[in-house]
Amino acid sequence: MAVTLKEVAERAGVSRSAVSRTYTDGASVSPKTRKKVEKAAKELGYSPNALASSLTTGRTKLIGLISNNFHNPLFLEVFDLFTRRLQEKGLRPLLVNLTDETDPENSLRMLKQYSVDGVIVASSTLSPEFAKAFHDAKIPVVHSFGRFASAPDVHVVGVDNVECGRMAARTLLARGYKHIGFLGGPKGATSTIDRRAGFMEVMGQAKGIKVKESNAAAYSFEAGRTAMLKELKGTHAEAYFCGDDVMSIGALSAINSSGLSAPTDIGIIGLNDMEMAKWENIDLTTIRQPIKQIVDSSVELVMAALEDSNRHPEARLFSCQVIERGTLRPL
Amino acid sequence: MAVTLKEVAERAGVSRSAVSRTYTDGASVSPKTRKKVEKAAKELGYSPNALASSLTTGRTKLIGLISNNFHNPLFLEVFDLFTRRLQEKGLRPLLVNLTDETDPENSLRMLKQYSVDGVIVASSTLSPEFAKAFHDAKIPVVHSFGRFASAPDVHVVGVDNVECGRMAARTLLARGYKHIGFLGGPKGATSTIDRRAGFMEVMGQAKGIKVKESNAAAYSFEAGRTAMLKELKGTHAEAYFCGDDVMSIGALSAINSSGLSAPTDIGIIGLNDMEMAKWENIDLTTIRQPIKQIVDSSVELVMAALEDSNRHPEARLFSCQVIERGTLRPL
DNA sequence: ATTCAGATTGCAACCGGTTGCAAAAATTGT
DNA sequence: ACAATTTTTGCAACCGGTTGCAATCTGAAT
Repeated sequence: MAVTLKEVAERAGVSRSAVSRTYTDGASVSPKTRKKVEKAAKELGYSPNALASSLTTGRTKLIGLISNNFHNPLFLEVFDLFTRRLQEKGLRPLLVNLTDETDPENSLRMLKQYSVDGVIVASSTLSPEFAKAFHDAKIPVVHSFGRFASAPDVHVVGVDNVECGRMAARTLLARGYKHIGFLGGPKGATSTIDRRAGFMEVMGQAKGIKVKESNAAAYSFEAGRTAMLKELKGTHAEAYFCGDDVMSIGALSAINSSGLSAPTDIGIIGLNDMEMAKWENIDLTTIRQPIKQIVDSSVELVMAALEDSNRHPEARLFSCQVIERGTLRPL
Repeated sequence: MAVTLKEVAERAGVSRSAVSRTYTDGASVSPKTRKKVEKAAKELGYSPNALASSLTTGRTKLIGLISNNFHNPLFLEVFDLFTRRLQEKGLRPLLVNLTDETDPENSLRMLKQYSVDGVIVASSTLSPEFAKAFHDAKIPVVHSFGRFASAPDVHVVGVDNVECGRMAARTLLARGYKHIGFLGGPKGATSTIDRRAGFMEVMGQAKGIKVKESNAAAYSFEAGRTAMLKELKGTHAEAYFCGDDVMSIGALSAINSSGLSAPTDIGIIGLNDMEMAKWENIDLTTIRQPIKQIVDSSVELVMAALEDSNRHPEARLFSCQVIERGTLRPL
């Protein structure tokens, strides 16, 4: 169907190798033959078959981009950044949606079949074991938004969620709240566990503070709303650290529809600083995760791992920052 | 690096063909050899290289998924649906982000290099010519959310945007609004043009109605907000048909921050019915596009086009439906 | 035991490229 | 003009599979 190397070679009156070399940089071709080849290629509309060449070079430039966060608007930003960055680097994202797949086996098998050069797991809710499965299969892998460990099994790029928890706690304490709630994301997620740990650590050291905690079923609007509605049925705290921004927005919705409002009746601080957080009708105080840096660094790291597949697993952390908006009372 | 056919064949004590046939269905292999092969394969951890096989079969099962809508939350839903559906059908999405790429040439070349079996263009703002470039290159293509035409150049799946415009107009008229605004999406987009046409057609037939119109720069929150702020500076209409939901939310934000509210002071009707539209703190009256059906149908159509590449270009339309929520005054 | 159709198997060529190697051509120095 | 280098070129084997074909095997029927 498509034009092949051979046809171009014939038309240009050169050998197949000559054509091949024209399209591999670093190869030795005289300007004269290169011209001939390029002319013939243009006339025929030839473009080299990347997959065929991957057979011999062992590189497909395909990167598996795996995620299970297809209901969190933050991840649209994440996908945008990843796809652009990968494209800039000449890599192609093969997108894998893990939403209803718990077992790594399937994805592993399929990504092996497509001989991806590497894999980026973009999720804060997938277990570290998931990423490890790729590592064990000798596929370079980076877990973006994954859990920090000082000696990780796989490359990890993200933030120190424990520190984020502390930061949220300090922010709430500094504003004089005395009755404070931790409204976490799904219980099993490492991000939830770590944020809670940091949060409780700081709270434990504070005097005269009452702390309560609960969890939402997912990092989603609905889950955040449901969890907050439940809070509002009992005696609620004065302010909450919510699992993430989309949950926060759900919580805010619950607050408003109960006739209350933030920050007057209840304070909310989220996490992520997704685009929506700064929308005027949301105006969420939150902790910013530097997602662009995380993405760029992940891509850089996966590329480095391609070069040296024995590279020692590395954890890259970026610092977060409180973004003051309108859902906490002022200092 | 990876285990190959040959190694499995040697270990199982059979020919390479036998191994190959074990993994291609419809091929003739005795239960006995199949057993041997499967045993050897399991021991070695073999999985066939899909790309190598694509070389002879001419099918990669790779589908280019092209979009430029990485700032519209609706498209996270769209990507979710597409990736899942494609996976269910054994196809793999190669995601292409067109955000800062206007020229089809580059994407075309790269998708040719990866010999994708077909392409899905998911966008209502890309010009029909874009999709046509693939068609001209003999790559099966479906334009999802594209413009309806009775004799389209390429397969199109979507809604009748002209009818959506009419539907919005009728809805607003039925609620007794007399001064009505069309706050369209980007002027060049076919979706904007068509929705406007239908809208104006109905308005033109109504008596005693004052109509005004303007456009936002993009289907985005910011653009919607900015456009509405501008409206509010002059004499605004009583109700607006906004380009889409995310623009509507931007517009609502502008309305609120001007001390007004919907539907009391201004009515808003959006389009899409994305997940956020039903969030309690948004509660947007809108026109639902059946995106799941559009996605499923697109995948089905691209698969059909794979089978028969001479298939005549077809347009598939799905009907929309007004979803009553709280941003228009009641009937 | 023999025949014969149908199922199974291996050989070898091919898919569209890449690459080590040795021969051929171009360049350099004298 | 000639030898020594350096560059460019084509050959042929290979990457990891598939597939048409002819040979072999199987089992049922005679």
